[in-house]
Amino acid sequence: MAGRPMRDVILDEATELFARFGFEGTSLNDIAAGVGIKRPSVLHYFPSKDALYGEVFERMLSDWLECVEASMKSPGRGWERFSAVLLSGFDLFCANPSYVRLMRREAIEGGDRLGIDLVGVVAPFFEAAVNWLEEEMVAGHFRKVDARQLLVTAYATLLGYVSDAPFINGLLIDDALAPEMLVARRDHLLELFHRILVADVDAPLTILGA
Amino acid sequence: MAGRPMRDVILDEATELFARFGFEGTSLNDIAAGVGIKRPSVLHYFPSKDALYGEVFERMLSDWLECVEASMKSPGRGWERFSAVLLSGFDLFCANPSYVRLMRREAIEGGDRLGIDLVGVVAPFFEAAVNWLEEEMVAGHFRKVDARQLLVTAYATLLGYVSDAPFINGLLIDDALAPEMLVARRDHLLELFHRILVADVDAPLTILGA
DNA sequence: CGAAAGATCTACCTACTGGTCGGTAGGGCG
DNA sequence: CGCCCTACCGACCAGTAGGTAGATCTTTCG
Repeated sequence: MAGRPMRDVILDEATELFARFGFEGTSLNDIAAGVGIKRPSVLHYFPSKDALYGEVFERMLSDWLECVEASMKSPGRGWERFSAVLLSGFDLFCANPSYVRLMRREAIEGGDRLGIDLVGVVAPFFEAAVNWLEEEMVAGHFRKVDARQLLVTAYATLLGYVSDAPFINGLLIDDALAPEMLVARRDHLLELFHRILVADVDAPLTILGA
Repeated sequence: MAGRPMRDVILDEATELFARFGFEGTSLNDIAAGVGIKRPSVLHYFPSKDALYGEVFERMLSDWLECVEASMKSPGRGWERFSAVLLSGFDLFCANPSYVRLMRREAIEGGDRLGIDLVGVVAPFFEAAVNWLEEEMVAGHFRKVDARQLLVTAYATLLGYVSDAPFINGLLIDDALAPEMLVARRDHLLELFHRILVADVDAPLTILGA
């Protein structure tokens, strides 16, 4: 029962509740009850609710950036590399739906809840991706598109499916986050971006890591 | 100053604040202050905060469904019709960013804040769209795709840009909701779905209503 | 004019929030 | 044994939430 440090247990519970109900919609009592202690004990590990939220958010951000950094180092060119990055992002999001909802809540509100400059952290990666896409386009590996717009689209499609899963559940037949549905979604996204970026209509679709 | 009924003024302010800060993040005092009255006066027009939110949400939903119904009656076939519906949805969302953020918040949380069965309302339209897409595919007007997945993608791309505009602002150069950026986004989405659904790589791209 | 109705306010209530204080149980260690 | 430290909790505090009661003012209508 006491396998992991209480501090981490609290962080996990807080992540889940903040993602589901938002910052204002989650009280320290809720978090405390979720891990079987009382509010003062939560405040024993974290100086304030703001600080707790800050740690939750920073942990999410570092996990996320770590994944992005790793996948951007992946070798290959053109479609091979694009699909690899897309897939690793997709996998990360599927494995951490709480992160996605947390991120989306922050994006909706502008992301300046704490001093965390969300845009400042993400922008370098965004710019690097823009540059790479444009290079690949002039090199003829990709069809020409507005690279920034395309990346915003990729962001929206990747996040949207996971963040809105509770809603999408009702529209699709099965649980949107069930394994087989995730595979279908993944293949669909690959197919879409392949059509968008690669001109050959009948070119074979390479799926990595299947 | 007193041009419109106070009831409607309150509804507008509540829509804006609920969209920006969420249900728990918005107090009746905030709403009252926003329209220059005190809290008891707000409760004079609406029996409770829940009731106020319910009316805000129902008004949004009916506006939205009205637009969808109208645009689904649009004539034409294949790409012509698809792009018309896409554009009318895009225009509605751009004109009502508060609706989009409100909708997205509800989608994140599963949409059962009140008894409103969000999925139940949307599902018929979704199914109709699925059927139409599949018919057009077998008729050869569209390339084959998983129609449900494609619609989810369209939903995510349309909503995402507007709901996350505060965040995207920082990634793009200009204000994401500025007129010229909206035009760019619109054209980008048309281009994308054209590439996805229409096989001819060099086919002319018809833009309606420009 | 006077009664009624509507809109708005101040004052108050209870419930709950984040946060602090003082204390207690228990384990390691001299 | 006494000492200290960590983990935890009950009780309390000030502030704010949603909501109610009652008074005041204005408008409308007979």
